[in-house]
Amino acid sequence: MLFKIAVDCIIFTYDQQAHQLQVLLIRRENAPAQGEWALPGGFVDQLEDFAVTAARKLRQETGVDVSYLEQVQAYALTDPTAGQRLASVAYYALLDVAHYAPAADRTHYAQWVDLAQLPVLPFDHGQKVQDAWRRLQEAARHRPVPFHLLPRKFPLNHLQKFYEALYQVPLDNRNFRKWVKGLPYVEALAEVEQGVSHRPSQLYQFNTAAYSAYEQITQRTPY
Amino acid sequence: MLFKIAVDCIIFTYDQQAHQLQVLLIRRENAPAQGEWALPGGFVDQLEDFAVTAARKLRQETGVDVSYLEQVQAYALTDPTAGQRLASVAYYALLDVAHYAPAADRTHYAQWVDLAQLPVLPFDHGQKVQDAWRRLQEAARHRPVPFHLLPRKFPLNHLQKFYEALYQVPLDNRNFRKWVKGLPYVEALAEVEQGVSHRPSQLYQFNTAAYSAYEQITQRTPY
DNA sequence: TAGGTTAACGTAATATATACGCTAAGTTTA
DNA sequence: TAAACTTAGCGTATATATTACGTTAACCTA
Repeated sequence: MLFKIAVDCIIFTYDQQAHQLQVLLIRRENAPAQGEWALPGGFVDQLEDFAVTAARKLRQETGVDVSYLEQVQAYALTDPTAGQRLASVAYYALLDVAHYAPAADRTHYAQWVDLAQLPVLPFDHGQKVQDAWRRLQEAARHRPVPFHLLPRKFPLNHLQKFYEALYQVPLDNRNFRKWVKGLPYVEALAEVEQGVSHRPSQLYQFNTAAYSAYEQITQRTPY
Repeated sequence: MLFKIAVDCIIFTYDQQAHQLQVLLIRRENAPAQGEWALPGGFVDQLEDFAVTAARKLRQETGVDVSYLEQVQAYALTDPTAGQRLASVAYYALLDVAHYAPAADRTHYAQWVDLAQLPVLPFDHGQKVQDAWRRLQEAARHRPVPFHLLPRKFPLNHLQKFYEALYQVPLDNRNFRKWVKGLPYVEALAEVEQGVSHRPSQLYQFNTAAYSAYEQITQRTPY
């Protein structure tokens, strides 16, 4: 039994204005579900790892390389409308919103949509977004996820807002600050925010080398 | 481009005598890699969810239902020897060793093998076992994994040995005991071990209802 | 200058994790 | 039958993380 295999991509970004995680949706040009908003992707048409296919599709769609790409899982389409056997592999990716925005004249075809206000998506795309989000939440406990979605230099407040959006919980700013200060890979800069209408905050940045060192000593016990 | 899709199954069990996690390997009957030890599985030949396919293959292989089945991930075979396009989806499962042991006359075809002493496996099966193990370790932090692999009634010592095998670290028996006592879903019984050549231990069992209640209040914060 | 807003520092209480001493209750062996 | 051995099981002290919340400082706007 033979299958066509599609890759579906959940591309996350973080909107600093709205303090919201967003997902890139495109309007489908072909049937089925023609004209509806759905996840970008396409059929696997090269002999290569699925991750490579996903990265290629994303580059074609956005024109830039995503900075983080992980598989969510594979899905069998149990109800294929055509006689065609279909399977799909979902990937989630991170893309700094500053690096890609749909062209103004293309907002009808590609758009960032708030995770909290997703429309109903065709096929199992809704499920895939939820699964990907869950995976992203887990990944962020072990990996430097936020730094892919924030500008290189950022105030602690922005980092906190990001976590609040990711986990959908309010965080205490004093405890959050304390926690971050304990992370050796987030380093303070001798710079402050510009052009804000309140006391400007000190800026911080991610230190890759310090992270690598830290990662190795983070071996959790079973309980 | 069309693909054949295989499911590969990593079936874990726990050997109480050896204090070792084990994986079920079968001897391949067909080429490629004919005669070598490899993961059980087979091609997807029905229009159904991959998990259903995996469960079915496992039932055929072992004659029993596994108690836990989760997808690891999908893999593209980047180097298919035949012109055939191949993809595979790996699943890991848990099976109490007491419920299934290869028949004595079939040990040449199916065998439990210690995780710590796996032979070199063909294709990417070695990688898949490692990935599955990692996933199992993660799952055990959030789900009642050990209780699928231990007898219904067990002494705390056996539970500790299981965790030591899963994470490959020694644990302090006093602290471990304290930790378990804090888990509302592991309940003490009014029974003790039989036939051991030392002081018999009190027996414990998993309480499903208590676990469900506990699970809901276990909402971890971001940090 | 007053009021609003966020930054930034701090303290106390609680919970969790880690290290390790010790006694108890069985079995085995001499 | 007593001594030696093995694992069960209890407890205490210390360090580390988490949580709650009070307070002042710095900058903006009106």
